Amino acid sequence: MRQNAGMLELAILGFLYDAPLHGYELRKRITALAGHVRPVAESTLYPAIKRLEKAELLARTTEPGAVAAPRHVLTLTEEGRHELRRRLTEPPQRNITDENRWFTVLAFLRHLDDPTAQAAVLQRRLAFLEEPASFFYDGDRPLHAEELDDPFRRGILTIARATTRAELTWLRATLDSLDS
Amino acid sequence: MRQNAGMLELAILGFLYDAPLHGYELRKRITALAGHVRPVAESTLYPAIKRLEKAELLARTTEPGAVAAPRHVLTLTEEGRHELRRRLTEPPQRNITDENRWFTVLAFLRHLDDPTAQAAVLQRRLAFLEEPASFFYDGDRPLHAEELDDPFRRGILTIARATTRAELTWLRATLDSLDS
DNA sequence: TGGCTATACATCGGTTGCGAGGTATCTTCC
DNA sequence: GGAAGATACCTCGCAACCGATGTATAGCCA
Repeated sequence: MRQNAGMLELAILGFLYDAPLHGYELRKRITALAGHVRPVAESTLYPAIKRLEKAELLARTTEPGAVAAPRHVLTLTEEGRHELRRRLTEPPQRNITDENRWFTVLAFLRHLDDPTAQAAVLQRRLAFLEEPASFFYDGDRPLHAEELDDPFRRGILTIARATTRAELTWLRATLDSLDS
Repeated sequence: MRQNAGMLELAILGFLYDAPLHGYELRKRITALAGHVRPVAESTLYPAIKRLEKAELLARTTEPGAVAAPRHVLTLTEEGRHELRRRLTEPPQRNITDENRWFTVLAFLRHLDDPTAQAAVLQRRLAFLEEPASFFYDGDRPLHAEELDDPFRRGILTIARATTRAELTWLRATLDSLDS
């Protein structure tokens, strides 16, 4: 199984974990989840479904369409359910560091029923956020917003810092409550 | 010219706008800018450089390496300089809505010397952020963090809201100061 | 009747992205 | 002298992504 699978596959597996859906409905859910930030083209979704079907992570049954054309109802196989849990338990580093991907992980993390496993994933994000990092450097020294003349670059740092702060607060609180 | 060019090309054009650089140095700068979130593989960078060279947006001259192998110093052509300004003036919607891409736009927005053009780009981001949007819906109604049982999904909304708030504050302040 | 919108799925061709691997030079340290 | 690590560039093959386009059904409105 590829290590660096896209977040689209993760979202498909995640939504189908709850209930079987047909592709069109799946697309609406994915669009609601991430569409305003990063839309999903149909020409990306349907091939992704085919990939997962070919890998036997999901199965397809045809039903007469409720409104129009016939639907292909997609159901996760036992292997597919296991694969989602695996991808959530051991996300590739990119799914930890890239906020878009990380949000997709978070959206389905509840499907891991072991709070320890959930906490381990949050810990990886925590470790990433606690690493000192900037977007701009003077040699090796990370620059602070106040040191920049460029108002736009200052904006990047200001926004990133607010995000990091809010997320650290939430992460620590959530880790605490998972602990108990 | 493609409308939906990647942010990698934008970063290359942006860094070279300031000064000619060789590929290896370019890679370090891009890694500093976005690498902790989304690393750049060399196998992505070098082909991207070739694409831009082929499109005559940059030119290459070979210099003996300062430390090791010979360097290919990359310089933007006049067309390349124009193309960067064009991409910054009229970014595709995806570069407005996707935070990773948006940050790349912001990182080089100072290269537009017309404050009105800069403000127009910020306005598009402002309009996007002011649209009511959630990640989760009950029918058409966007759900608030407090309405969710899932602590992880609640986290998504909490973090996103903090980011949006910080960015709105910064956007409005910056638009004000561009106005004067 | 004709046009619009929504439902529902799909392919084609082209671009982008990336892991794995390769080549070569120079410095540093053991 | 030899290995390690940084500098510096590159290709191959595959996977992912996406815009354009196509096919069909059904409801609604003018």
